[in-house]
Amino acid sequence: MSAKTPQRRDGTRLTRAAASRSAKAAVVARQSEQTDPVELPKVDFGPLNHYLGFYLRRLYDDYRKHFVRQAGDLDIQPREVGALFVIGLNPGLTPSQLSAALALDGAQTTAMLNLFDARGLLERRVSSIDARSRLVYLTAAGKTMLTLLRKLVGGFDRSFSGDALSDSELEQLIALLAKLHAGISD
Amino acid sequence: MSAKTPQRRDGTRLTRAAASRSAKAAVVARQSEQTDPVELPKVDFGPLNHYLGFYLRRLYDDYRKHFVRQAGDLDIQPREVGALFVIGLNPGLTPSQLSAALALDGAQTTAMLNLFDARGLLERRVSSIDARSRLVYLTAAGKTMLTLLRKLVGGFDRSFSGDALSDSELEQLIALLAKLHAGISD
DNA sequence: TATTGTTATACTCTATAACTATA
DNA sequence: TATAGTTATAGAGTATAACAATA
Repeated sequence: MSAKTPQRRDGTRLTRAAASRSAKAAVVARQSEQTDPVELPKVDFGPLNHYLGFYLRRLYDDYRKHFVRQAGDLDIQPREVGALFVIGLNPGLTPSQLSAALALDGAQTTAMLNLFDARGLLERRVSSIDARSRLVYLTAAGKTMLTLLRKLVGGFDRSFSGDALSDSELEQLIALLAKLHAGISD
Repeated sequence: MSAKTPQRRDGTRLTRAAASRSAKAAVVARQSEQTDPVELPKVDFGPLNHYLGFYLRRLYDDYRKHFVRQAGDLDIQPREVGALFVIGLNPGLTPSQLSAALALDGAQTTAMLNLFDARGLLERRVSSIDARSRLVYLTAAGKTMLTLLRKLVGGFDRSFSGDALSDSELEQLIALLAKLHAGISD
């Protein structure tokens, strides 16, 4: 075999972007020597069926799509809903505290606050205690938006699971997820 | 109230990038008139505590970080592990079938296949039945990688939950997630 | 010197449209 | 005309470093 390695001559790894570019001529235009497996009736997922991570990724992906489809006109992402709730429920919290609460880094938090700010949903005041700090408050428009979200988002969330789970199963699932979330450390 | 709207003069919505740029002068350098809320001891999450989507997002985020930290040297993402398992377990499947199995669009699937191809993990053969189709197979190197992943990934997945859940709780959680995943339609 | 918030940058992920080659 | 695969592009998410103002 030719054993063409994926390493580049300078020894660095191929980046994903570089791979996309360099793979242009990679499809071998050779006929398959063996009988083609006609229409796999069922794809085998093997051990993936027992991996927590597999379901977390697939379900969050489904959830995000469901949410965006439902929210449509509001032009808001799940993450942003969480942030608005936290800001609204904890008036005067700082960007640092918001970062910690939502597990975002400072840069992401700033970007999100800038977005809300540009939409007129919040304002940042300089702390009188520590002038490095900002205190974040919803504006009247922000409070209106939050009220609207409170009315809608619960329904979006509930309609995601639809009738795939019974009420008690859904309750049980959320309890287990909450316990896992609370117990994750590393 | 001045009611400065977030709409631009041309009526289009502010993009996230534009918001970031235009918010430069948005921080009002005004002292807070009220007493600063000293060190919120606990952030209130309100209804978020009962939203499935909140936990799915947070936990998947944690999971991804955990996985990348554990996988480190392998330079591989959770999504890519799933793809390698499916390709290895279903030799000769087409990119279309892979897209459907992993809920990716065609472009994403091609990009991922290009990456694996550049690393020498798989090959694409032209179908002898329909020359538009490609049949995807792991190379020897791909099979070696899959064997390695099979040994490691189960451990990564199990160590994520750590001792936050008992074995039976974890089993129960995975069963509920699987049921939800199977029952999601829209 | 250290911290808060911010900006800048780069890379990954996701979605869409356009292109090719086959059918 | 339609389909399988691919490419190109843009927007959104994520991570890191650098910077200004303040402590």
